Parts: sequence; structure tokens; C-alpha cells
Amino acid sequence: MDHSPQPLPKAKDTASSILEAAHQLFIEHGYHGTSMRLIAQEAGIALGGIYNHFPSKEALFEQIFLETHPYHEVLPTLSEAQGDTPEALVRNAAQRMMKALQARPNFLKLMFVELVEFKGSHLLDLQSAIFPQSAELIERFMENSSSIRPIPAIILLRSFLGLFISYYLGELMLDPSGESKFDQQTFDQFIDIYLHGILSGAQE
Amino acid sequence: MDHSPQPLPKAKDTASSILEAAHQLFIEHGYHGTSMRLIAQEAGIALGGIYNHFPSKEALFEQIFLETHPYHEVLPTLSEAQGDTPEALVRNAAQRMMKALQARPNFLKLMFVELVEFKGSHLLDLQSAIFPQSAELIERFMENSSSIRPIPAIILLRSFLGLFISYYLGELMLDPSGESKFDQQTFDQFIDIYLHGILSGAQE
DNA sequence: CCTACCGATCGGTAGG
DNA sequence: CCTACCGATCGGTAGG
Repeated sequence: MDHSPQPLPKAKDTASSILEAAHQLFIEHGYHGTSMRLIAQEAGIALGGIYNHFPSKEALFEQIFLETHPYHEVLPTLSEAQGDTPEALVRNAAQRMMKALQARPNFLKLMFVELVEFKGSHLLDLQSAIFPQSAELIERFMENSSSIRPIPAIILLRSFLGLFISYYLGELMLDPSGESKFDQQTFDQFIDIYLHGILSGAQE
Repeated sequence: MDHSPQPLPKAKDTASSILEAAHQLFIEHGYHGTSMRLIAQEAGIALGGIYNHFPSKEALFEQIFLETHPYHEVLPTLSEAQGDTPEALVRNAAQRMMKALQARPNFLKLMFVELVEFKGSHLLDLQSAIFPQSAELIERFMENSSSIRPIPAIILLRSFLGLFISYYLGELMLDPSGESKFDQQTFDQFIDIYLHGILSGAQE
């Protein structure tokens, strides 16, 4: 048998196991509803072991929240969106976006925990990272788009992002287990309303 | 001095004080982040006193969640919405809706707590109360509305409700303190996109 | 409605 | 990385 120069590659190291366990538990039970003992148990180590890797429970949450925020994939993916018309561009962007978001199911629940249990105190770190890129994104979108109705860029962006939040929150309220499959047709209808809403009627 | 046949009308009785204190604290810190001792303190009684009025902490949350759900005002208020054209009707409905929602600021945070910390287990009680009325509402809206594009009623409703959630969540993320004033202009632009999105272009 | 208490559990740490 | 522990706090209750 051949053996690697390193110890047999364990699927994950301890720190990753802790992060993964905590991530899932924070989504399921919130921050104060999740104990460090349960995180340790799910990660397969003793309570004290967590503190060899993370200084506190809040540090654990903060790292998970910041690392799994979808903007890491969403912004690059939107930058690569393509389309000859604004409509094609929006549809392509929406499709890429949905794909990126599905890689982080239930992230919105982490955002809820952040907003309620931390009053959004970790959000400031994100805004400086997100704002410039998204401003650039919108600018690029609008300069190619004479057929877009005169709507402020920030409103275009918020409405666009709102589509995903509305869709996801609607699904969550109809089936709180959160395990409902993605309904492409319903989501397409959300996009249709948005597209029809921002395009001038000329081309239709 | 005249004295009523009942004890001088205290502003609120004990049960109301407890509900009000718990309501505010659940919004601020979530469910597991709020202790019964703190609720008692804010309500001005001792811990044990709560249990003369409510059997458990969860019963407290459930009652607050169900009683302050905005559907109590939103459905009747939407039923009374008026307008000669679909556009006027939607604008009138949106305005009434916003007014009703502002009477329950931060209810969305209670919904987040419900979704995360209770996995939506109290939502089922609501759906049976909400669904028939809103179905009727949509039906009435659509039969008068030949100028509405062919969009399923459920999508019309979800998109409409999504406007408020998107607007509110956007404000919450830009200013997590949650005390930002209502920005009528921004919200009107959300409505404009929606309206333009659901109306056939004929009349514009 | 309060006082005093219950067992259980919390986040975190010392020491090895 | 575990064992054993810290003081603090939790939801809830008995008794008056």
C-alpha cells in the first residue's frame, strides 16, 4: 500500500469540523439556542478542545457569518454575467445568482440570527467589502442599458436582491422545514415581473 | 374626586405589562437570548409572578407572535382598498399596508425568531386563518383587472408582499438599529417597479 | 404576587 | 485535546 508523506488525509481537520458543526447548529437553533457543548459533541471532540481553535463562541459565529456570506461568490459571478440585451443580462445574472445562493442554503437564517441576536453588529465589516464592487457592477449595467427606465441604481440593486429574498422567504414560510426544492417556474415569474418593471415598454 | 366603580384604571394590567416587556425583549435579543427574569424585571414584578399569567416562556412567545402578526390589520385593510384602475388600487393598497405595518415595527424580527428558533412551528396556526381571506382578496383584485398581465394570483400576492419585506430588510441591513425613519420615496420606487411589472403596457 | 429554592445547563478555564 | 471544575444563570415551582 502506498502511504502519503502526510498523515492519511482526514476529510476535515478539527477546526473545520468545529466550524461545520457550529454552522449547522446556528442555522437550526440560533446563537443562544446553540451550546458550545453541543457544538463540541457534533464536532467529535470535548468542550475544552474548541478553545484550542477559537477564543469564544461569538468569534465562532462571526467567522462563520463572514466566511459563508454569499457575496464572496455573488459579486464575482454577477461580474461575469453576459447578455446582448438588458433582459438577457438580467436573466443571466439571476440564474448565476440563484446558483451561487443554492451553494449556501439557509444562509438567510444566519442573517436573521445576525440581525436579531447580534443587532447586525457584524454587518459593518461587510459593507465596505461589498459596496464598491456592487456600485461598479450597477454602473456597468446601466451604461449599456438605454432601454432601462429611469430608476436610481441603488433601487435597481435593492429590488433585484429583494427578488431572491422574497422568493426564499416565501418558500420558507410555506414550508418552514427549509428543505423544499427550488421551484424554477415560480422564481422565473418573480424575475419576469421585475424585468417588465424596469424595462421601458418599447421593445415589447 | 370621582372614583370609578372599579379600581383606578391602571394604564395596563399585569398580564399586559408582561406581554409588552416580553415582546420588546424578544425583538431585541431573540427567544433564547431573553430570560424570564429579565422579562419579569421589565414588567415590574418578580419572576414567579409571570407564572400566574402564563404557563411557560414558549406560551408567552406564541401568544405575542400570533397576536401581533400584522395579518390582523393587513387583511381587513386590504379589503377596503379602493381605486378606479388597478394601478390606483395597488397604490392605495400599498399605502394602507405600509400604514398597518408601521403599527408593528420590527414584527419581521419576531418572524425571524419564529423561523430560526422555533423552525416555524407556530406558523401553521396562521396559515388556515390567512389563506382563505387572501385568496378571496386576490380573486376580487383580478376580476376587475383586465389590464393585468397574465400572472398567477399567488405570484402576484407573493411579489406584492415581497416588496414590503425587501424594502424593510434592506433598510434593516443598511441601518441595523432598526430605527431608521420610513423613506417614502424609496418605497414608492419599489412600488413603481412592481406596478410597471404587472401591468400590460397598454395604458402608459 | 413574592421569596426562596430546585436541578440543569451555560460559557469558559486550569492543569495536565 | 481531555478531565474536571468555576461562578453564573437558566426555566420553573413550592409554599405562603
